[in-house]
This record gives sequence, structure tokens and C-alpha cells, in this order.
Amino acid sequence: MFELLANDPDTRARCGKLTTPHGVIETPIFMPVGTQGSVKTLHPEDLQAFDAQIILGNTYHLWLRPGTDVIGSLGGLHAFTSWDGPMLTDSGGFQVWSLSNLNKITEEGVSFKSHLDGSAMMLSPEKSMEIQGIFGSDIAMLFDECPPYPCERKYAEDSTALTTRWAKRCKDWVEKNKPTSGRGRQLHFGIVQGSSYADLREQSARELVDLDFDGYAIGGVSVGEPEQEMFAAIQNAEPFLPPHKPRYAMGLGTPTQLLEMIGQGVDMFDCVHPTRCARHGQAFTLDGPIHIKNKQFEFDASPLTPESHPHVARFSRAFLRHSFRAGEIIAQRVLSFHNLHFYLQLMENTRAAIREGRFNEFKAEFTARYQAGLKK
RNA sequence: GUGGCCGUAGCUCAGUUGGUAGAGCCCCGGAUUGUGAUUCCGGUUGUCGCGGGUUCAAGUCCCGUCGGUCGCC
Repeated sequence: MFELLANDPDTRARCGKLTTPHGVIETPIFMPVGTQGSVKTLHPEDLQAFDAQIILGNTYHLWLRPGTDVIGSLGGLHAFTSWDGPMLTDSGGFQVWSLSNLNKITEEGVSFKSHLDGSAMMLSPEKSMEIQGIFGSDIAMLFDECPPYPCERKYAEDSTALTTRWAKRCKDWVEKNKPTSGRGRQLHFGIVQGSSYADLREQSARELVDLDFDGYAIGGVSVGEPEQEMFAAIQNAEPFLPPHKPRYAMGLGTPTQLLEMIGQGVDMFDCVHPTRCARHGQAFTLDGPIHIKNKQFEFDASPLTPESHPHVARFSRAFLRHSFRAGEIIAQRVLSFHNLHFYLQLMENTRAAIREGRFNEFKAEFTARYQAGLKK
């Protein structure tokens, strides 16, 4: 299922291969986010063009619209969205946090009002597993509670314990119902919580590992915490996760954060950052991000970056700036393509560096150049 | 010729009983971290058509004048 291929001698970074029903994923990997069944502005062929290995979908959003009846009758999420590669579905636990003004958390689950039509809904561990089973994603995330940041000790304790109890219920449901992706056994990842408390992170990790899942995510990050807290959450959980299972940092991060966390033993990432920034005109480069809408690019005939994919490099910076200012869709699409290509290229180069035992050097070089660009 | 309406930021306009000028867009810059994101935040810009009068104080009131617009002869 998960095979470790290389360990970096100087850090906790490693290379691996995760086998899923719809294909093999090489780690470390970044997973583009396609909340509602598509990566915004991109065609599945675009994703293939820069070798996206796995993409995300979201249980909460796809359950509310179009619903399990539609996706189920169309043959599952892969057939429905026309993406034939591996797919991971988030459980909806994060939406409990991000839409928190509309919900109420109880032992049973979360009752909330649909943000689409206000109708009363209830999401529970069993329900989330059932929905993800019908979707037939390759990797299903357990239904967790993502506490806010900052979070008081008592709340964090109760929340962490609740996430463990919910994890047990998810496991029971899965063992009873044995969901498949349509091509084989669906994988299930537990989610470590514990907020900013080291002992709770450890406790959460241990309890989830005892339940034995296919992989482990570190959640409760990307909720507005400072970067150091984010890294601390990883460091407080990672030592208690089994080396022979994949680790996934949820909702992260920037290019340099990815390298930092890979060095801390993380294998998988997802984040809306590259696609959201792209739609707003920010492009990632080896010298830090640039705002393509800026006046300095008005007459710039050069490609977005020297390393840009041919689909992107055929356009001048001047044209991209113009297209953004004119509100043309092509601009958002080209930058989305570019940013994801940049992230996946970074992952590919990182894997090569780990295999060759020079991850630290690679990370230092990349980070120095990127941050020098940030200061300009 | 005559009557009404209108002249305020680059554009479209708001400006209460007179109290020292605002909004949206544009433009310039920034944010964005398990997507409720064509989102959010910040910034630049004015002979208030012109001249005169009343008043402590006029974009607001009065007179004149110029320009635009609509109606009438």
C-alpha cells in the first residue's frame, strides 16, 4: 500500500509510493484542490499536462450539491468529474470550522444549515463515510472536529477526545460496509488534532495509530495560526506516527513551508493557495511570488518565468497582465496552470533530491533564493 | 428667441435646514494556507463651469455669464 523508497540521511524527509485504486502516487506530493469536483479554471487534461497525481474533492460541498444521488447514479466521483486518477475526499470536518456560524456540534455529529438554501442538515462520522463511500474516492478522510485558533485548553481536550471517538465510529462503519473506490478498497486517513498543545497532539496521534488507519493527517492547521505554530503542530505529532504509513499536512502551504514540513517527515499536502493566488493574479517563481497585474510588466515581453511550461511560456507577461486587467478568463487559467505546475515541479525536484541524499542542500538553496525574492 | 433641467475626482454620480467635499468604477499597491473567494484590504486624484454678491461661513442662497440638454415659438 505505502512503500518507503528513500530516507534522507540528514532530516526526516522521505520518498515513498502510495498505491491507490486509481493509481500510484509518488511522495512527497502536492494535491491540487477541486472542492466541487473540478480544479477551478482547469480541464482534467491540464492536470495531466503537468502530471498531477491526485486531486481533492470535498464531501460537504459535493453532498449539498449535486448530492449523492446524482454522483452515485453517474457512477461515482471519477466518472462524474471525468478525472480518472487518484482522488482524495475531505470529510467535511473543516467546513464545520469555516462555516461555524451555521452549525452546532454534538456527540452525534454536526447539525448545520446549508449555505445554499438554509435547509437543516446533519453530518456525522457514519454519514461522512457513507457519502465518501458512494463518491468512491481513493482516499477518504475521517470525520473530525477542527477546533478554532486560538483554542483554550479545555476546548482542545474535549475536541481532541471527540475526534478520537468519531474516528472509532468511522472505522466501525467502514468495517461493516467495506466501501470501495469502484476499483478496489478505499483508503482511510485519520486526522490528528490537539490544537497547539504538544501533549494533546501526541495523545491524538497515539489514539489514532491504535485504531490503525491507512495514513494519518495532521489537521487543525491552516486556521489562522502563525507559521511557527503550524510547524510546531507537525513536530508534535509526527514522531508518534508510524514510518511505514503516509503523513498528510492538511491545507498547507507555501512553497517554503512545504519544504520545511517535508524535512519534518510529511509526505502529502493540499492547499488552495496556488490556485486562489493564481485567480487573483499572483504567480509563483523561483525568486518568490510576483503580481502579474503590476505596472512593471506592462511592456514585458518575457515569459512568466524561464521555467514555465510551454502552455504558459507562449504568453508574454505583458499579455497576461493585460488579460487580467481586462478580466479575461484565460488569465486565471494560465496562472492556475502555472502555479500548480510550479508546485508539482517543486515536489518532483524534491523527490529527486531526497533520493540522491541532498535534500537539505536543495531546500536551503530553494529557500534562500525564494526568500531573497520576497524581500524585494 | 424663450422656458425647464444639468455642469462636483479620469468616468458615472451623491452632497441633508449654508459649517471647509464623498461613493462606486478606473488607476496604483497588498493580502490570500483541509475554496461559502470574479473575494478582501489599503492608497493617489478635485480652481465644486466661470465672475460677482449676501453671510462669521457658499458646492448649497442671489445676480450675471459660458457650456450641455430637453421642450415651446
